[in-house]
Amino acid sequence: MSKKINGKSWDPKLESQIMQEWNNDHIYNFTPAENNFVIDTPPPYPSGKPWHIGAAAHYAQIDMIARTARMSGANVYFPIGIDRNGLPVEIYTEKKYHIRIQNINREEFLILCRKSLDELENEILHIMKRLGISGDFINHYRTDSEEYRTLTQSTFIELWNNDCIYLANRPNNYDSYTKTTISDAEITYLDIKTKLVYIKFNLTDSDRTITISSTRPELLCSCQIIIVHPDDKRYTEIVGKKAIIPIFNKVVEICQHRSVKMEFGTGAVMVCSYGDQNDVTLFREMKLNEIISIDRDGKMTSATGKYSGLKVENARVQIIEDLKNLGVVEKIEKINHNIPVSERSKTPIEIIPMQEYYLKQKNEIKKIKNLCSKIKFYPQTHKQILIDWINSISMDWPISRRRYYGTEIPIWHCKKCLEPHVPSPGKYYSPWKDKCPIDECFKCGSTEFKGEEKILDTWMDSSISPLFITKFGKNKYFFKKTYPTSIRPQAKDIVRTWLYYTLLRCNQISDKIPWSNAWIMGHGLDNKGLKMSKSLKNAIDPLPIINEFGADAFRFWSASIVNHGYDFRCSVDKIESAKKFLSKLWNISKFVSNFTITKCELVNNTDKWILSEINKLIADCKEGYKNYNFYVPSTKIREFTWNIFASHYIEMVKNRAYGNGVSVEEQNSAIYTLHKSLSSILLLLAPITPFITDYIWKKIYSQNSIHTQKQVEIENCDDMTSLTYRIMEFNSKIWNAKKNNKISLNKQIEIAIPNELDIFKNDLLAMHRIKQKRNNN
RNA sequence: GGGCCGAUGGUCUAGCUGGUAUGAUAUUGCCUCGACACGGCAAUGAUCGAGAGUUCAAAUCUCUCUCGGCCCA
Repeated sequence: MSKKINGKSWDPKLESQIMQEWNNDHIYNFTPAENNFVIDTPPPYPSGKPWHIGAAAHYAQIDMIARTARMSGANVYFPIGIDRNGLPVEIYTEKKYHIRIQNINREEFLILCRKSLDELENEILHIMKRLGISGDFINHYRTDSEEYRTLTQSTFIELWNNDCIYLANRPNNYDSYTKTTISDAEITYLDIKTKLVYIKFNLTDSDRTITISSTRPELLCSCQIIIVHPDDKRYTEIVGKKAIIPIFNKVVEICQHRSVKMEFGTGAVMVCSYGDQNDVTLFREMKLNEIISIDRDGKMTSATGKYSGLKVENARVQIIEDLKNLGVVEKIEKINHNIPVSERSKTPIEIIPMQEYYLKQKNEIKKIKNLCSKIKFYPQTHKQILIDWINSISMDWPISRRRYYGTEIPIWHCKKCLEPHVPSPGKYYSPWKDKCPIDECFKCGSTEFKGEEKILDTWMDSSISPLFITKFGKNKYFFKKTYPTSIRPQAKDIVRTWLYYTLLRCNQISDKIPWSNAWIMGHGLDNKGLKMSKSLKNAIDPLPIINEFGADAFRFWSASIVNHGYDFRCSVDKIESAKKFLSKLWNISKFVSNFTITKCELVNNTDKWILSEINKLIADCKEGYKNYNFYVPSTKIREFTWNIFASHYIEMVKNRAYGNGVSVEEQNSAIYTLHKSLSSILLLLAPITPFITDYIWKKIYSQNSIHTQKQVEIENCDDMTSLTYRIMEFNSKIWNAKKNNKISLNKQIEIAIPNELDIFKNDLLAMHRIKQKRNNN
């Protein structure tokens, strides 16, 4: 008898050594064969430090999917990628190097972005490896690589040629100071003192008037409709009537809309193109014709007549004067108004239409809905997020951005007739600096071109990850074997973006769904229940925690903290308790490893009982693994291992395993069952805690890694699980009795064994040192 | 403004095809019993957000409301 497991508890320091063994043995390598299982791993976005603890937990669980599939006999392809395009890294880089995108050479800026990305990427990859992720780190991809961006451009060119992409003027947030469109993320709000002007409009067919209140009277000429709240009794009678706009003498209708705040001003609002985002929504919703009154320099357009060329502020002063002279200004109130301004220049945002590229999606909605019905969601309920989103799509997807760090739009415009030209696919193009590969304009014959300066929305890149990882357009055999992929694991909050766009794009290109399963995880919350984010500064760095408690403790915590699909709170206490369970498992293994494995007949009922409990555990875990819901196996295993196997079974068979006063057959039966139980627990736990299970497995059972094993299956045996509660109850009764009578646990006690537990009599007698009393029942 | 999700012992969670509740953690007490004090045994602690309804019976189904979170605009 020699101890195979030493040390008081599980030491996370062993993890790096185990990882080294996995690397040396290449146990996670992939070459396409049959029975492939392809994971469309989400490429994380390195936008700042630290990488969220929630994201780390997310990847830990994706790895559990890979390991579950591997142990079920699948040939697993688990690519690792990093998403590196887009706005967040530009903002990060500007802050880090104290530069502004307008004041720096485009080429230099791109180099600095790349440098920032490399540093952030290293941190993420380090954490992923440290977590024991069994993905392909050697061939890890980047969405800003020439290869990836070439694929993005090729798909753009194909879609452009198929008339799926077009150029159009649509309203955008615009900062007239820095002269750029900006995203909603770059808008802040300032409380500014402004004038709320009450303007009287005459009605066309009655003597009544309607008074609207507005902070933007200079947009009067762009007014296309007046709205009031449906519940507002003051206006019920005139809804549907027409009003005349002062100065411009144009007729507009009075309508009802729920977005009006009745208590603000007069409760009657003019809808103009465009005063704010609500105007944009209303114009789209009601299909109104836009009249643009402000240009890109922040001056009034010719549509405003006599105000043309004036700056917005001056036009406002002037028009108020004119309205006063007409006698239609009822009053002017000074109010504090929360207005959207550019985060950088603090200039009030104007919403003006600009030319952008759009990808058609409205005409595909029916088709996408149909595809959606072919995808199985885990959990099922989250499918609703996608369905709701698809139902709410009201416009095509604007895919161009006036930024630098992204895939360049492969278009050259003819300088003479402005006709756009796309090059042939398969090469990477930077039109803002490259010479146009097309000799002459096919429309007017001119030979002069201007390269497009805009870049593509990041989602244009990330939405083709299933095509990229399966080597679409590069390796026909590989693509055929691996596409469509098996599963898309991702977080809940990007169902509307990443999941939807991938479905749309991959289907446009491949005419197939990119995956048949979508696995949706909740996101990490702080201990107050708020989503972790950089702006709230509540993100926890996972690395110190992983280093302290170990990757397995972190992984077990992630699996057992909350049911799959729900948001989870991050607290160090819980990770610590996961670590305690691993120590329990360690000590159980240490005990079991005292005994040399035997193969023998099961001659004892206690052994038969625990094996039927093991069967139940296997069935429960299997159900959880089938749904990639790791909450189920992790909590079931912990519950069984700690509260049934260790507390009751081991205590019951200890004496027999040591061979105290029993036959060799009886002893061997116990030893066999201890090992059978432990090895089952290890196998069941392997996808969740790969380090400790592999370590113990190799110490006791095999030289081959546990991660090359097949998962355990249920074996035929009598179901004795109905006795479990009786056993636990009886043991508890004796522990209580000894305690109440102040008898030490290893002292004798006189007590009757209930009839139904008679089949376990010998083990129970030895366990509690029972001096048998006649059974009264 | 629209949508989705949640609300269960101090804290966190399970249960939600109906029969008064799972486990963890915290707190308290006792304990070296040949794996484990990162342990063992036990104790305390929830009328399951509020209200109404369906039912013999509701945390679980229906409706209304309140609060919180997330996504979109």
